[in-house]
Amino acid sequence: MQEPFSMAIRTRFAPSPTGFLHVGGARTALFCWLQARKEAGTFILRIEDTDLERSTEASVEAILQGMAWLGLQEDEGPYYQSQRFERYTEVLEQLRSQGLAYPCTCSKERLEALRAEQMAAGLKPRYDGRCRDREVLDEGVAPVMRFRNPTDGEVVFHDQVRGPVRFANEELDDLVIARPDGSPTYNFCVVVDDMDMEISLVIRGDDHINNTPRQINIYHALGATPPDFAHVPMILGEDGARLSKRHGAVSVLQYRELGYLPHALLNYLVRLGWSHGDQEVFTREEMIELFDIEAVNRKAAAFDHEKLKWLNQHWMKTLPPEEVAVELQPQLERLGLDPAQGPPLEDLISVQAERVQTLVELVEASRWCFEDFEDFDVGAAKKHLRPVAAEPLQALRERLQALDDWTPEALDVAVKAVVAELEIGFGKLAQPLRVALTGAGMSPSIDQTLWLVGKGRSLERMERALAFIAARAAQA
RNA sequence: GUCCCCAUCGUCUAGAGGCCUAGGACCCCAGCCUUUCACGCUGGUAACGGGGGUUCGAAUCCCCCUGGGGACGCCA
Repeated sequence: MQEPFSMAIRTRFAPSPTGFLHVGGARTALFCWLQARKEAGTFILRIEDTDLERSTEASVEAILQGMAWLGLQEDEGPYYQSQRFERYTEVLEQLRSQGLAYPCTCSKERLEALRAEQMAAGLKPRYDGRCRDREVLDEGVAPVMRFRNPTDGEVVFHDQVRGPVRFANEELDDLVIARPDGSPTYNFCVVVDDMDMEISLVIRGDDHINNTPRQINIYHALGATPPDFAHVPMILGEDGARLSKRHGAVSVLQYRELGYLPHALLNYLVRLGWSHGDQEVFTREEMIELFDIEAVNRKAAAFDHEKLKWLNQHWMKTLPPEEVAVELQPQLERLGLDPAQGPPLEDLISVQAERVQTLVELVEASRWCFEDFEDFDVGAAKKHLRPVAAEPLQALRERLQALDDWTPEALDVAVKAVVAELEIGFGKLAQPLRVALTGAGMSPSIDQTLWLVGKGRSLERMERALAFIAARAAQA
């Protein structure tokens, strides 16, 4: 429990670099970050790479990149457990000298057999403590170190999302805290680190809830006060099953590639398991102000891409275009278009954002702004590039040629003037023009389309469409 | 198998005994707007898993069942 005079909170996000940063981890990181920001505390990033076998440099990079992309900036770190082995060894010695840890030479085979036996007998598999008080250990076997867990009583703690939690020590066993080569294991390192780094609130996935009583016992053995805990529920796949590689994009960086805005993902994630009345849309500032870890649900939530898309569109429309452009530019390049060959990205975003849900869709719906199209869409050309369209197109082309003020407003006036002059319906000019400019029958409003294509290119493309109509007429 | 947790529309959620003929959002459907595509607007379909209690009264409290999830590593 927090003392009234205690210092500002310190939270940490502690991923293990055995893969990329997935959405579940990202949400945990977000919650840690938000709670720290909200209480003017400190957010710490720690890489849990004690398992040297499975940790990779590439994963560390991916996690750091993911965090950076989301804008979850740490105040301290990143710390690496692999660089703290000396400290763990020191604490290990301390425990051992106090008799709170002991060496164990039980073979993996024996342990496996024991487990199988217990399961068969309808019991919960636990270490039976054979080496706990043994004077003489087996020869020639490098021992692991086990923590001497209390055998009776119970561990009680108040979880900020789960409420009161209690575990009987009888359910626990003497866990391994160091491998035969002396390298420490997770449950031990976490405690030493959280203690040394003075973490005051541990926010993590609820798959760790069962580790908590063991860790609390280690805190006590070390004479330290455990931090507060908050175990947040997991995120499920769209089918309600546990999220895995099978459910499509799981890495945060894959969402970037799919064309999502980091803020849209954050907004989506913050609403998973947490809410503030009926509010769906949150700015960064609102999240910080309104978020409260104690208001988080206890129920696992399924990930819904449709809602993410809706939020993504919302933020593409809402965020300052310059900000969206930062994400759009690399997408254009990645998809083979040269940003220099098209309109200013801010202009493009301002007209296209409401027509697409991702940046990838935005790029695909805007190719005509950056490069000439090969052929007219057959259906659209057949329907709209007919002889009857020649006169309006020609009339507009002449008018536009003389137009210097190439703005949506002026273009709209020009188009309407031609329509009025020829006494035709707006669509009689707009649709053929649309096909002429983009090659297809779908695009933003016609004035905006002209605007984005630009004067030189618009005149060229109208000329091309006129030639197409003429050729077609000659053929008939 | 053992221990722990969870349970409101398809999905995310509001709801902390009467304000609930259960609200919002995404999705879906219909209409309006309209030069295409969209946006927007209006309306609609759709839920308290089941059974027992407690209470004048339960989505809200208790129990059982069912269903889902997690944990049980010399992984984190």
